[in-house]
Amino acid sequence: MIEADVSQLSELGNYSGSLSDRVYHAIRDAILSLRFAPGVVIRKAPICERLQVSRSPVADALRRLSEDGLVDIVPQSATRVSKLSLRVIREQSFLREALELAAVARAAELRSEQQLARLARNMRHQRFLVEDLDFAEFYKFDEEFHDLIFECCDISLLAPTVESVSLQVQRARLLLLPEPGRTADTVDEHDAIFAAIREQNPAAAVNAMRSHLRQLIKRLEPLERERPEMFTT
Amino acid sequence: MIEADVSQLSELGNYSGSLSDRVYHAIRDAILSLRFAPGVVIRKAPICERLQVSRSPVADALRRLSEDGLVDIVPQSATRVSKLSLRVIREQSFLREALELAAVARAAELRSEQQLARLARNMRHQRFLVEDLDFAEFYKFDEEFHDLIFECCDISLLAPTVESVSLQVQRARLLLLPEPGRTADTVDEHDAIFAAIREQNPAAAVNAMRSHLRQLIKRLEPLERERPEMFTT
DNA sequence: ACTATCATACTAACATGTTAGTTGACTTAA
DNA sequence: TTAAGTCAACTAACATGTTAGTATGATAGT
Repeated sequence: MIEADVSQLSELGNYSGSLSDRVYHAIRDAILSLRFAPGVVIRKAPICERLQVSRSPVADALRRLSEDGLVDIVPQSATRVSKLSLRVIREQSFLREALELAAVARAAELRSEQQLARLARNMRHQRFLVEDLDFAEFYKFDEEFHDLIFECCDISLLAPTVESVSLQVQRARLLLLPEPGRTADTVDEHDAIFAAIREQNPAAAVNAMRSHLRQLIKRLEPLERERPEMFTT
Repeated sequence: MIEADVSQLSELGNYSGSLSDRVYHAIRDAILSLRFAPGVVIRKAPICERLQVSRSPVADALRRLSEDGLVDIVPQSATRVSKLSLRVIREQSFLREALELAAVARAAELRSEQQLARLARNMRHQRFLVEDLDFAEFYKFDEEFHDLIFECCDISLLAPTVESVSLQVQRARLLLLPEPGRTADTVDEHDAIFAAIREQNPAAAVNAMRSHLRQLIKRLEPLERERPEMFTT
């Protein structure tokens, strides 16, 4: 029955939009970064005090997070940060893989020269940042790489959707980040995907993307044994 | 600036869960069934009066619907039922196709005899209902057919996800229902998919599923010209 | 007649008071 | 000692009052 440490919440000034939006993102970031540990109880009152807002935007934010599957609300009782579930992560990965494979196959067929140029520019940034060991910035370009592939096949509206359905995965990925050399490997995998798109070879693109995405679930499975307190039984 | 006709809302007694949940589903059903037409303005006050609830659960429900993409909220101003967008529908269909093709391929490989039996039973129901012209009931078994395929490859948690991401599609589908003979064709298409799963032939299953799903978008495109007032420009 | 400005009315967003359901501890009886 | 029953404290859910931002329409100035 451990309680979330509200001092881990960022100030609202770091976010934009309505009060509800800002509270939502502040709590969301705390959960996704594991500063709010899986399983801890979230109380509204301390959050209101910490962020200097009333209960309305906080209640609203928590309802939205419960739809994202990041918190579990027990009616009339309590709200807590949801635990990780290998089952959920596996299913979310299945969806993500299905979509990204279909996308990359089409991207390899349809990409324009301009889109290819943007991918090439993104790859240059990636290589640069990995040498610089700037992981936070690298993470942004990793996301952009996948978004650019969506743009190649005209499905950029799905980028936020696939993000919202991969939230559990995102949280789990953080536990794997410290692995040395992983980012360098990631760039190599992206490079293989990029090359296949450049050569307009859909089959190769699919294979490269598949082995890239399967790295995650492969690395994740040993984790349940290492950190059982974070997972549902 | 036409206003939604709140008398089209079902009584809350037809639903279960919290007050917010019930209000959410009542409005959602009205939108998905097109009783709330795309583009009309939704006012909170008449809804509160009609359903005999306060503004809180209504505001909550509308926020959730805006996340589903079924209503557009203009801050401090107005809320209206979102219009259909061929772009959104096309992208949602892309996601759905990617997922269902990956699922059916795996289902054809992995399905147990028991799962096959459940699919067979569902097919028998479908044929029966189509002869009876019971479209509402048929619709349920259509959905169950796809859900059963998800179960074959252990991704049943994704069923609600794919539903929530196909809401625009669902609304559009209603406009196509009156086409004569469509349900009979649907059963034939399902039968082809079922046969491929029975024979454990993934490639055939994928092809059958693809031509099944593409029926929708094919029939939808002429619709934008017929009913332009329902679509965004 | 046309445009710019301002007042008014209306809305969603936010704050806060109230209700009802759940939990867990304490008591009491077997 | 343990099991059941009761009660107090706490929670989310709901109701309602308040604030602030937006749109519309009237009016005044050109």
